[in-house]
Amino acid sequence: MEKAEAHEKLERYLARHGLKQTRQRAAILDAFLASTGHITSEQLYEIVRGKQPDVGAATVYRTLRLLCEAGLANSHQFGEGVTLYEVQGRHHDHLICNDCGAIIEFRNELVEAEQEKITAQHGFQLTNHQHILFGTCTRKDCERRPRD
Amino acid sequence: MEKAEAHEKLERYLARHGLKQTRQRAAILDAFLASTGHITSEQLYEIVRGKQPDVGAATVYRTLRLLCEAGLANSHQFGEGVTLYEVQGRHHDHLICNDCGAIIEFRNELVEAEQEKITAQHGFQLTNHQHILFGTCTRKDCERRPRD
DNA sequence: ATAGATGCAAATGTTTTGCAGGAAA
DNA sequence: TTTCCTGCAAAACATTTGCATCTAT
Repeated sequence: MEKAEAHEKLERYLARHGLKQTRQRAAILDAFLASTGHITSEQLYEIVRGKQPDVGAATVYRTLRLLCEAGLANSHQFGEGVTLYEVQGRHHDHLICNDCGAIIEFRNELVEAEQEKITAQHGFQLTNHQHILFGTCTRKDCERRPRD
Repeated sequence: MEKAEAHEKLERYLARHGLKQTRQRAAILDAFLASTGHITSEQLYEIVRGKQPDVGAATVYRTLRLLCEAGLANSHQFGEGVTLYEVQGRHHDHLICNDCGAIIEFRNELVEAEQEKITAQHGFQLTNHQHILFGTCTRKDCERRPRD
């Protein structure tokens, strides 16, 4: 997603919902778009803070949720008690190593298509999904925990 | 998974790791096996407490993590800040309604097979996965939030 | 002028941990 | 009799919320 395009999309969402454009929201969106892969609220807060020291952590949390509602971000819970966000439109699924924690991204059209069928069968309309495969990787330098 | 089989499996795991069998672990496993669908630590704690009022919440948290490591349980984070557990071997994936929160279970062999291929392609050995489809259901009584 | 947004600090909710006493090996 | 477990309370942690103040509209 283009930077300008994203800002326009947010603008439209704000207008449609009677919300306001603010310096903070623009700055947070900018920093978010500049991120690659996954980012937490905390991490994004640190980055934004570098440019605008007066921004509060709560605003970053609030804005990231707003971005999800506006369709600009997606959130994931990989099971460590933290919420990870990624830019919408850079869709892919995840393959995670149980031992070293490496996260590999993949995209499989066959599965994507099947998901549509499954949801339709249950009378649902698919909006988004989360598909995570956990396994053990075979990299030599994998920081593996002793296996059982 | 049979009750006896599960207890044996736990026993083996404990022995192999130099851990001990305790009254609490047995009681928690029993209560867990008797559950259907998904359960939180908190909920399981309430149940166990009914039979053994002296069991602490921390022990339930600790034991549930142990059961996951022993391959008797699986954990999920559906995004509400709580960890849900389910009995391993009753495997299925999930379809969740964004509006009413309904959780529907499904199982699709085509997807299951494809997962093996994907992991193999990346030099991984698949151990488990999490596959959640989010959408809007069409039940008339769906407690829907006002749609945009 | 008014509805919303912000920053701060306090509150929340779940899960983890330190520790002293208790139980299994 | 040593090692591991337990319950309790306190701590940790990410996230949310109340509120007085500011800002976009």
